[in-house]
Amino acid sequence: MPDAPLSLDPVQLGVYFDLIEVTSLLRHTVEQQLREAGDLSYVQFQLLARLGDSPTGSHRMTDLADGVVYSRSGLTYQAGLLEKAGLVVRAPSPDDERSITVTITDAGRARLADVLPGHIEVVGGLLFEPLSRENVEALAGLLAPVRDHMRSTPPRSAAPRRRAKGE
Amino acid sequence: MPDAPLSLDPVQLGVYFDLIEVTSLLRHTVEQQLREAGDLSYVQFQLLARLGDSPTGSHRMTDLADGVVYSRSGLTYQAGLLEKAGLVVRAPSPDDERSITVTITDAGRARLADVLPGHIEVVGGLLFEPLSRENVEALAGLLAPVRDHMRSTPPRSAAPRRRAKGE
DNA sequence: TATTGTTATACTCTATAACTATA
DNA sequence: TATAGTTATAGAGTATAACAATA
Repeated sequence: MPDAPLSLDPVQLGVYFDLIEVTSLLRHTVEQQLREAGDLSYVQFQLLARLGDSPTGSHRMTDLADGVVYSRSGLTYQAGLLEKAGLVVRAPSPDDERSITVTITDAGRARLADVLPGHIEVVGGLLFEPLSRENVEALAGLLAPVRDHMRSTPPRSAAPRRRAKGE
Repeated sequence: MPDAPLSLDPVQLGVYFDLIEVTSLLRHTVEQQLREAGDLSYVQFQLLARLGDSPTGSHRMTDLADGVVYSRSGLTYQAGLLEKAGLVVRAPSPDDERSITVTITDAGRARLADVLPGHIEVVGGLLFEPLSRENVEALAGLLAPVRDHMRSTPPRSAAPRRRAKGE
């Protein structure tokens, strides 16, 4: 049961540090670009992008929350901002009266279009410039299993202990 | 001059998305662990870890800021919190009277020791569990050039345009 | 004049808990 | 009873600009 390694070897440590450093820089740069080009936070961009990708341009609040935001109220807050800005619309779902369907507006798609070229430019120039096509494919092959593993791992790993009474 | 690609191919897009998803999940989980195990934010942990790694247990404020925090005032804020908690000490530098030397205390090292096992456990279980030794080495080889490239790339890539007048 | 660091301030974001309404 | 979403609220973090002090 090698579920909880007691240490990381130097190579693992290096990978972990590099991963954090690289994504921090990337994210920070991308956030600036999104803010300047379209007055969007990264989370807002992610939400818009998800809606824009959907065939219907819509998603339920709950579906949007998964993976983008970690609390319901956080999503309500962000959806409220997007709606106030006219980039999305919220309406009760037809089938389930409890649900809210969020739909991207034309203005939302336009904003996305405003922001995307610069976004691609930053990601391409910062992340992919030093990588060959083979490198990118290798990276894809390495990240996919990690991603799948994390998706299938409940957040329990965060708090393995301290779980005796009412929590 | 392939400096600003106009698009990302599907594999690149997948890598980018997976990278964001994986590190978001990892960071979120690690942040919970650090908060629960030692009442530390991730930034605070990074600062403590840097100081702990230093032979002298010290760094100048400016050196600490590089890579961990993106504004001077942010570092002052975090250093203030750490000092208030007794985990670091700030003192004027001997050589340069403008500089402040931050030093980790015994309590700081103890806090680090409190937190590290769980930290390693989370990172190992979440990031490295699905990766073989060869995988990790391959990943290291792919991330290193990206890291170096980002380090050597001034943040200019964030705002390529809009730079006519006084900004 | 440039650099180091602090302060004041304002703002964004996030999370918890209590609440409403529907399934 | 469980699920979907909102609200109120409080707290953590960040950044900008003005500032003081030293190089």
